[in-house]
This record gives sequence, C-alpha cells and structure tokens, in this order.
Amino acid sequence: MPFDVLAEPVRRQILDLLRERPRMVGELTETLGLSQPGTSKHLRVLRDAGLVRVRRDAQRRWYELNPEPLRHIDEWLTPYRWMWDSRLDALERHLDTMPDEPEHSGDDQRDPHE
Amino acid sequence: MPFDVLAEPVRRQILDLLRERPRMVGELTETLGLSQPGTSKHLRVLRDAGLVRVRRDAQRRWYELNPEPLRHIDEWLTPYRWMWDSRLDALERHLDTMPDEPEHSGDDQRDPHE
DNA sequence: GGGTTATATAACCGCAAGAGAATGTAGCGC
DNA sequence: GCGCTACATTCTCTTGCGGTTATATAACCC
Repeated sequence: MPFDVLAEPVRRQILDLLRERPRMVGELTETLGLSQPGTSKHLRVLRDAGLVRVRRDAQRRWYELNPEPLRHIDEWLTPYRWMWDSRLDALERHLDTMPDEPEHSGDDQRDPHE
Repeated sequence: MPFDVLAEPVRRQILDLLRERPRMVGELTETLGLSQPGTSKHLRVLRDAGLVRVRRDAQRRWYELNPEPLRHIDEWLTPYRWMWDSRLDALERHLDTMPDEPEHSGDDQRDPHE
C-alpha cells in the first residue's frame, strides 16, 4: 500500500507537479527547493512504489506520473466513502445501540426506540 | 492531511475494525496484539486527526469511527482518479507532446545499468 | 475507604526515514 | 580524448516514530 509513500508532503507535491506534465529532475529540484540528491531520493521511492516512470533522454530523465497504484488507495477508501454521505442517520443509528449516558452509573444500556 | 496517520498499518486496521462497530480500548488491544499503551497512543493520533471519537462509559471508552477527514484524501485523489481509466490514451497523448529528441527518439530507451 | 478495572500519560529505547555532503556514472559537446 | 551536465548512489547524522515498561488517573465494586 503506497500510503507511507504519500505520507511525505514533498512526494505528494511531486505527484501534483507530474500530473501537469512530465518533468526533469533539475526542474523538480528547483521547484521543490531541495537538493538534487534529495529530489532523486524521493523520486526513487516513488519509482519503487510504481507511482512514477522514467524516460531517458540523453543525460536527462523525464519523470512521468503513473497513477495506477493510487487505485489501491481508492479501493481502501471505498468502504468508507458511503459513510460521509449518509453519516448522520447511519452512524447515529449505530450509536443508539451503544452504551451511553455517562451520568447513569449502573445503567449501561440505553433502550433504543425502534 | 491525514496521510501520515494512515501510513501506519495498525491505524488502518483500527479504522477497519471501527468501521464494523465501536470498540473499547481493551478490545482493540487484544485484537491488535499489542500493548495497551501502544493501542492508546495510536488512538490518540487518530483522535487528534479527527478520525475517531470517544464516548465515556464509566471506566470504559468506546471509540467510534469518524470518517469525515477521509474526505480530504478522497478529494486529493480526485484529480488522479480519471487517469487510471483512460490512462493509455490520455497519458500517451501527453507524452507525444514532450520533447522526445526526435533525432534518436526510439533508440536510447534501454537501461543498461539500472 | 481499599482494591480492582480501564485507560491515559510519561519515560525510555531502537530503528528507520529524511536531509545534506561527497562521490560515482552516463552521455553530451568540443 | 577532456570537461561538463544531469542524475544516482553512498555515507553519515539527526530526528521522529513506534514499541515497551512503569506510573498516574478515574470510576467502579466491596
């Protein structure tokens, strides 16, 4: 799962830049404001995760986006996605079956009215 | 952005467990197979990120899922989502607009040393 | 009140990840 | 060939994070 890869803000920024168009390392280095090895190391992580691909052009390397691994994130997100639409009724209904009322000491089961 | 929160596999597992139903800390501790303070620390991170909420019930605390912050991830993912559907024609079209060094566009694609 | 349960916090440790400097390497132009 | 450009890799350092044990806190039961 590429979650840890995306945990880095710089790497997300790289992906956002590559979403526009492929870029060279020097271009990214200048835009990101870090050292060239720093950029290369982040690109290596992204490459290992399959999120970017390289095109060699003489000494230059054009990094291009490969969004396919992001599908895993999308799939992980899927069972949650319905929730923030119907959260109010669905989750609330769930909570009604739960213990409640902290001031009620011994009474740990509130009676749901359905 | 809760990416770094979700980078932890244990925390994703906690969210998956809470997706079923709210749970107590002891329950999670046993299921996850780590120490109780370990569980509490992860829950603290999730709480600070707004991904879970607590309900006090005497000494117990029922942790419930709050999926709303996941919406940020979904939103970040949005501009990428169309890509893995029409990737082949879209990305390829993109690459055609790139400086591909027309003099030797095809023959320096090999990777002799990586 | 005393003891127990349930959880949080603190203190500490080990490791892995990110940052920077130095170096290695491939391909270009001359 | 030589030097330069563009990039990768290695090394070291430091920081942060996840893990544990030990301790604190709060509410229950007797």
